[in-house]
Parts: sequence; C-alpha cells; structure tokens
Amino acid sequence: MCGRAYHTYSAEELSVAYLNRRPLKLTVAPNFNMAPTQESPLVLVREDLRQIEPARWGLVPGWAKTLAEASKYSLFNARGEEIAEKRTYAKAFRERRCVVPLSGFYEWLTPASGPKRPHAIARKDGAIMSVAGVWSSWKASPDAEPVQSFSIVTTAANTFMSAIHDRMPVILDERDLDTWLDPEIQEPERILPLVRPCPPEWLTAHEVSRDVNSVRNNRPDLVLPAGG
DNA sequence: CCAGACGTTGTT
DNA sequence: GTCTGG
DNA sequence: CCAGACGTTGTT
DNA sequence: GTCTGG
Repeated sequence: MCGRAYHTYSAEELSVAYLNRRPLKLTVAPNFNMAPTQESPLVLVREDLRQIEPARWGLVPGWAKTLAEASKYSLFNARGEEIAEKRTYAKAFRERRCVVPLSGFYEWLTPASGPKRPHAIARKDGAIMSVAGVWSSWKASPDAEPVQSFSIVTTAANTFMSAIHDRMPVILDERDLDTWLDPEIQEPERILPLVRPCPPEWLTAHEVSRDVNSVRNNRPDLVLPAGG
C-alpha cells in the first residue's frame, strides 16, 4: 500500500504547519521518490513540545540486533486493524505515535494485463498530508548512536483510493493531531478511532511516469502527470 | 517450561 | 521485550 | 513500493 | 523464487 512517497515542502512550510512557526533544527531537501530505508522529517512530541526530527523509514524495534534483521519484516507499514495487538507495534502505538509529513504518496494500479501504473496521491487542498505513524529509537549497542525510525499506519482504502488500490495510509485531520501525538494518551478507545480512512473528498490523484519505479530516479517531474 | 518469531502486500 | 507454539 | 541480485576463486 | 537495498 504505502511503500513510496514524496515531499517537496520547505522547512518554513513545515514550521508553519506543525510548530506554530518555531524554527526547525534540521535542513529539509525535497525527495521526489522516497523509499523505505530513507530518511524523512518526523513530527513527534517530547516533553510536551512538538519537534521535527529526521528518522529512517522502516521501524527498527527494540528487539532487533541489527538493521538487517529488522528489514526482514516489512516494518515500513503497520496495519491499523491490528496495530494495538501486534507485539512489534503495540508499545509504540501506545507511547510513541508520530506524524509523517508528506506532500503525497505513490500507489501502483495493477491492470488485468500490462505493467503496473504508478499514481501520485495528494491532498486536494494542497496542504501537507499528516500521515499517522509510530516511531522508535534504537541502538546497535549501548554506546552506539541512536537510530530513529518509523512505520506508516495503513487502513482500508476509501472510495476514492479503491479505484487504484485496496489499502491506504491513515491521513489525520489537523484537529486530531494533538491527540494522536500526545504520548500521555494511551487508552485504545481514544486513539483507535483515529485509525480510519480519511474522507475521499480530501484527495486528488494522477498517473505518473513509470520512471518512479526505480528509486535511482529522483527528479521533480516524477510527481507530475505522466507524459505531461 | 523453552524456543522461536516478531511483518506487509499481492497473487494464486 | 513479549507473545505464540509445541 | 520496485529493482536487482542471487557466488567463488584467485589475482591485483 | 526469494532476499536485499534504496
């Protein structure tokens, strides 16, 4: 479902969207073809304050001994239907929720015959898409540098997305961000209701070039309508 | 009790 | 670390 | 998610 | 076919 994405926003746009214009402590370069293992800005709350920090796409759980071990388990997506029960995600879902700010994501339509056709999906209003995630901080050894990582929460496709694919990321309403990000809110009955498909009218989509298939390609035109 | 898994998607 | 399976 | 590798020995 | 890497 959600294994490729892009972001073209500036640091200032992120600051306005999430930090009430506080400056970011990281530089933001556009990524027109972001894949698992790559870094993305992440919004999370530390000591009652929202922060934006870089993190690796693909959760590295505490029990992993190596990055390679973690990458065997496709932890770049977490099924929302089961996230509260799965041993790899349950604790992060209670205590370490985050928002992945995206300009949009890619989804491949699989025709009855012929090659898969990639589409870019974005918010119709042009706003930064607040995708629900869970994060982790992992160390290879006690004195190693911590690796921050995240997984994107997925759900069933809404009526808009189902024309392309049967799954989609959880896209949060701005009004739900504080609840989602608050690490002190841990009751499933308060956070599980946010894990649902967004209204279909929020979204727009267009087919893009199959050049996006290869992560070696990373150009501004990848996000544009195919052939345009 | 210990050992071993721990995940998703898509396709058949 | 925690759950599942035997 | 898709693309690309998938291995060993011996020599530089 | 299956795993690894981006």
